[in-house]
Amino acid sequence: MAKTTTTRKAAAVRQRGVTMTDVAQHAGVSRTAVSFVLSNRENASISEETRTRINDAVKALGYRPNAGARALASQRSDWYGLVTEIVTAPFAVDIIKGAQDQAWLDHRFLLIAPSDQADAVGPNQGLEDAATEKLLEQRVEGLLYAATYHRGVHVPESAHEVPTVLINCFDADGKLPSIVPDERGGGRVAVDRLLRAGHSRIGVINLDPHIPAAVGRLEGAREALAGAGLELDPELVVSGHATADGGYAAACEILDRYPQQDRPTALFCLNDRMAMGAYDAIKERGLTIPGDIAVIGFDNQELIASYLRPKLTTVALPFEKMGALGVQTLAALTAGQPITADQQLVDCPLLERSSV
Amino acid sequence: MAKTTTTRKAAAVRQRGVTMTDVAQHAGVSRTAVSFVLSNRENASISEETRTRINDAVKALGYRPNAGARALASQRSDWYGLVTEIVTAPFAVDIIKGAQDQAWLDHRFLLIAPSDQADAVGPNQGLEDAATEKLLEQRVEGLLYAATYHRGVHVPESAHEVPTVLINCFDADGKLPSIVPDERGGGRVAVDRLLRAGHSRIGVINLDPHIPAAVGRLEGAREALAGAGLELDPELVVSGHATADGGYAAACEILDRYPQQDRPTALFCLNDRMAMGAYDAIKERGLTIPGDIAVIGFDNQELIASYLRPKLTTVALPFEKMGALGVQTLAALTAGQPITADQQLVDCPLLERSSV
DNA sequence: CCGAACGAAGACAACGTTGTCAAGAAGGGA
DNA sequence: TCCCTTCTTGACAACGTTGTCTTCGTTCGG
Repeated sequence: MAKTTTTRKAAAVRQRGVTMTDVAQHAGVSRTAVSFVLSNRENASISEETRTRINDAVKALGYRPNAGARALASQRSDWYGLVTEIVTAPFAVDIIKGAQDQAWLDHRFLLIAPSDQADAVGPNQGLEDAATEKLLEQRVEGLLYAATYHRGVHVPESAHEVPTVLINCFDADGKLPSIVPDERGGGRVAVDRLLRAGHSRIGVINLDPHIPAAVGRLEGAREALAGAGLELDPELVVSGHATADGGYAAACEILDRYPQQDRPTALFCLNDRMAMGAYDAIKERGLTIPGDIAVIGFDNQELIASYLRPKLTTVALPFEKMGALGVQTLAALTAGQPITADQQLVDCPLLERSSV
Repeated sequence: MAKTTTTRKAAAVRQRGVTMTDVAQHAGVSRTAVSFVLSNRENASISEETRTRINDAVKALGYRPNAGARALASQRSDWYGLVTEIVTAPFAVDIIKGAQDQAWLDHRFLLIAPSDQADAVGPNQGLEDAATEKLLEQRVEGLLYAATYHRGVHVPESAHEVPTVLINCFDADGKLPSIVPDERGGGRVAVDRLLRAGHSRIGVINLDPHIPAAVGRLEGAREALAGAGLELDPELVVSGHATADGGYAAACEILDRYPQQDRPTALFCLNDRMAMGAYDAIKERGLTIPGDIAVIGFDNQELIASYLRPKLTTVALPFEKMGALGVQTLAALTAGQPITADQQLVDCPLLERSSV
């Protein structure tokens, strides 16, 4: 044993690594005791004195438990893997923030691995597979997949080996639990707001009509109108590119199509970038916001919404919350709890600013 | 040995873990051979046949090396730690992207840990310390610190235990290598562009004059003007809040102060958000961009710069490049190479759009 | 004064690798 | 036939923990 100790010490000198054995020695107790104290085990009985002696030794030596060794021995890593294209296309960064914060609270580490912006069925999943594989090599206890925009995705085969949760996207094969924004609720809230402000003739600047966001938000708009006994006039729905230019073009089309008295008094833009374009179209025509035309957006892209003049009233995508909820759901899964729902919807809250 | 094998197998059944021993058995070779092949060691001589047999077995069994065990045994984790407030305040996300991509290329993992937005000397470093500590527990081989905006920072004591590189910030104590944007070069490039377009009376909308970005960019502007035999008129430099409102106010002040013939024909806004406000001030006065007044920004905030109408010509902050360079520098350091420079400057390129 | 009950020590096997080494088997050339 | 490569093996000690068990002093209540 004396020999072992010497070897260890030599290693410590070489590598600057303080081990539990060192702590035990310094405190004059057994390794077992140290392990018990450090991992705070319940069934063990350790006197207060020994406990403080050990803690002092830990501080004195600057001991830092080796997470890898702990993982190896205890067969649990406390690591989750997050594979996401968000790093590549940083639109929904707040998902990462939410997940990261929640993981931190739960004393877990998030290993973030990049994936390319894959389309739903695309063959371009090289990076995604590789990322998943790498994460599994690290023995993560669960996986999260996060997308920049709400859509169906295909997840690599190997993801099924551990608990997996999808964030801001859903499993095209319908096998994995997912967290997505409540687009319909968001659309309802937006149009409700306009109705409350007295508008009844509302133009809609639509996204690509096939994506889940467009479908949901439009459906919500319809519901809100129905609640007020109104119907959505298909003529007032114009689709365009999801950019400022697209919004500008669409807004021009709606605004120029009718004589003043028939012109919609409010525009529901299905995203903030398009709202940005709509602003320009409105201002160009000498109209004021919200005096002549009220505008409401969607997405709450801070840089746009709160820097536009007047500041844009919009519906927020609950990225941060979805990230946090994803981690929570994953934690529940890894703890062996059954899934509560296949698809959890998260509220899209209205952010009142000055454009309505 | 037979006994050991049995135990292992039982464990494998329980835990679904395929180990090197399993692979060796399946391929009918020794563990040693498998280890040699998988870690691609040089001094070993393995016949082509054995090699393929082993690789086949790996695939057949779906063997995945256990990264933690490897790290433990080989004393290297292939992990770098990145502690950053960017996750919290996602302005400079591209630093993460650059670092992430580079790390991926180098077959290394980036552990990202959050820190709060700490001021230069603030006492608010609780999270930062904790993050650093956690990362060191994971036995990262080096640390990166990244800030959202260019400034001096204090790094936790324990960061000095491993190679450390600062990105978009610098060590207030001057001990650690750092990667920062070449603000002066950026300022020069911006004003040069305006000079080339024939402007000689240039207004400057300044940031808080004390931060490194303002100092550098202004210095660069001065150099460019000097190159054309001009001087920077201190009267034309107006400082404001680093927001659209601040930019609006500052632009109003400059535009309204002079009669038309003395009015500056170009504005150099030290960031894009202020340029956004300046746009409004200019348009409000019935002036056109770039016809009456040219505008150039700084930061290249995509959402603003490329969605403003006309699109904003601006100078880009090389976030992605800085991130990549940070990882490269760290790789050099961990490989034992000496540091080439205390502070590496990265070019800020001009992005031509339509506002000049 | 005896037997619990408690606090602690010590031993040992795992966890899945890496790394080193001595030694054996097969094959080739002289 | 013998030696010398070229492959390949088996053994063993690390790496730093966790986890389980047995053992052994103390101390305390009865």
